[in-house]
Amino acid sequence: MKGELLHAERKLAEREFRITPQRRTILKVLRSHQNRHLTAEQIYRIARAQGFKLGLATVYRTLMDLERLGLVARLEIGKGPARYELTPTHTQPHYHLVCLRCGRIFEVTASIPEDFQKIIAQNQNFAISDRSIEVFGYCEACRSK
Amino acid sequence: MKGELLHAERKLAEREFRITPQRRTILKVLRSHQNRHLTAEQIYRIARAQGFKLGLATVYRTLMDLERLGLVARLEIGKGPARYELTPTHTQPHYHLVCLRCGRIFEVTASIPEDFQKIIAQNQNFAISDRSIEVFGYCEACRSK
DNA sequence: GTATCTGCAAAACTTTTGCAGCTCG
DNA sequence: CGAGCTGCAAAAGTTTTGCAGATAC
Repeated sequence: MKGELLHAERKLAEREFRITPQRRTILKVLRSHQNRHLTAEQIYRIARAQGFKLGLATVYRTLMDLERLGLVARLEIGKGPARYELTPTHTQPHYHLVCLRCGRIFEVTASIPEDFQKIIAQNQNFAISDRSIEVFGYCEACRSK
Repeated sequence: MKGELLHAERKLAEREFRITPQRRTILKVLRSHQNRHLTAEQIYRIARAQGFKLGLATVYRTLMDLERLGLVARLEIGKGPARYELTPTHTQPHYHLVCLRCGRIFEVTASIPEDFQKIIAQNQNFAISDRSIEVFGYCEACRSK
């Protein structure tokens, strides 16, 4: 097991969370699937497939903690279970293009236009977070049918 | 009961759906709460409180049908049950500002900037639907605490 | 040593489905 | 009349919780 503590681990330690093998494992799985938007169940399966022992409830509990710390974002996309992604360390907001047909999520990392931000900020005095923006529509594959 | 058939009812009839009292009721509740983003359960309770008889399963089934017809949009916001809104007849895409703290949804009806649309369209050859775009952040009330 | 964490199983919730009977057109 | 719709209750699927034992610090 690695000795070094990465960003997320440091943040956990700072807030008096314990660095357990289970939590390390979950972070590791998330790190090795940066663009996959995994469900809790998938994280659980991947971890077990790699020989780590942990329970599904622990995955849910850990994801909840990580979300509160701002290390993980929870995405509710269409039906079925929620999906989770590691929030990049030096993140700029990014877009999620969600296909209403196939449910796949495409990432666009482009900064958000100035005038767009103004509209939002002025209209309700609303502060955009560093989370993603979700745009719904139809992907190329689904449209060409 | 009204004799006239409104937009939604006409659309249902066109597609060989039957106009039943239950479906009328559900549409009526949605119409009288245009900006409220109701859950299936809430629709069910409101309808019953007004003296209409119907089952929760019917509400779910009807909402599913209405969604397929494009008359209703299903919103997954944070935890808990999904929420539904009537899609305006002559709609332009609108924004939903979702507060990550209190979960409230604020509407912004402003057209989507040109350059924004271009970024999306070009990047993945993705076609934005007439559904809303969801932006996450913190509302005024929650920030002033 | 002890407050925190974990696994398991049960509970809680939301949504879907099977089926017998009812109703719209 | 007949295809489609409804209500009920049961099932399915996802997430949370209680608790006894284990563990990080």
